[in-house]
Amino acid sequence: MEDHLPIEDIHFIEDIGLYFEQMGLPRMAGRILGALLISDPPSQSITDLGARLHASKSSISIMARLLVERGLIERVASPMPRRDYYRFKPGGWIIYMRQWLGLMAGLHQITERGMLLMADKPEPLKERLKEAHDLFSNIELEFPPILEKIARK
Amino acid sequence: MEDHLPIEDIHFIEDIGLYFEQMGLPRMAGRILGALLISDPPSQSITDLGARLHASKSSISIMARLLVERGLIERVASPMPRRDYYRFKPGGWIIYMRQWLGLMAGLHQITERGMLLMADKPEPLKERLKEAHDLFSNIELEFPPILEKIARK
DNA sequence: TAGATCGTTTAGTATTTACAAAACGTTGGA
DNA sequence: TCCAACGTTTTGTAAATACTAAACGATCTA
Repeated sequence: MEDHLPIEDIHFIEDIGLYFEQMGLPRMAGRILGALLISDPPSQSITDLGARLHASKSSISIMARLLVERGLIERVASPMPRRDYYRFKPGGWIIYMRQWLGLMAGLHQITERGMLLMADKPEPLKERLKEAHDLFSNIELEFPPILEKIARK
Repeated sequence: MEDHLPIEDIHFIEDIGLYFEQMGLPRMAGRILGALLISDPPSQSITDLGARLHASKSSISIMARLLVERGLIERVASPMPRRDYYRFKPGGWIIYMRQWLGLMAGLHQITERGMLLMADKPEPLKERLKEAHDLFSNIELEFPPILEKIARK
């Protein structure tokens, strides 16, 4: 219904959209998240979000699904019949960060395979991979506990 | 010159390419980095890389520049005249990680602005932003020192 | 000085991607 | 039993992107 937001809200939403774009994700997904971070009430339907963001229901539907997969938003029981409400998911950023740390772990494994390829090469040639391997092994070892510590605060 | 690499090398290179793609970067940039992680000798010219990866010189040239900007590779003095040699940059991954942590810091600032927007709203509505703000503040505080500690190893 | 060999830049192309419009299926209410 | 209101899915399109090919400029060599 409401189709004109305060200009500051629009900027905030768009900034998160741009941020998502920098991260390699669709801007619209970021906009949805931005809207759900400052919405009143916190839970919004697909149609609501479409009106707020001046976007089609289809892209809202698809991008909302993506955000659910990433753990950043969730569906909540609907007060109104036949409406799906989405809201920011408490702890969602933690989940998102965990996923990202998982990506790092993947790099650790790839470099390990690389080291096998270089097994019979002279030592100096192996150092590049060893550097990467050691770094990501340590990241895999040290970062997740820190994240969990922060999460418990 | 050499235009057929061992199949395992190709897989390794392609895996890093795919990894880069997941991170939202061009696959070819990842392939170049992959090649420079297992190349013998470590330093390779644009033309060399083009032949190795069966890619055009233009894309190698452009993607190499991107990797230099990201701090992952560097130009080195050329043994041959009129040739630019690139190699994996020692400590490059650290630089890359630092850049990524900087992105997180950006999110911290955006959520701070969001909190200002919600200043006069009831407390429960502000919690979403506060959660994000606190998390990324803590990440900004705790992660970089850990990274530097790992880097010194 | 001419030619060959680099890397860069520009222009062009093909693929992917984000997004919208429309069609569809479902469910609640009159 | 229709109709209206939703969300989803499908289809289409415009824009962004990755990559190539060709033109260009520079520099070493013969």
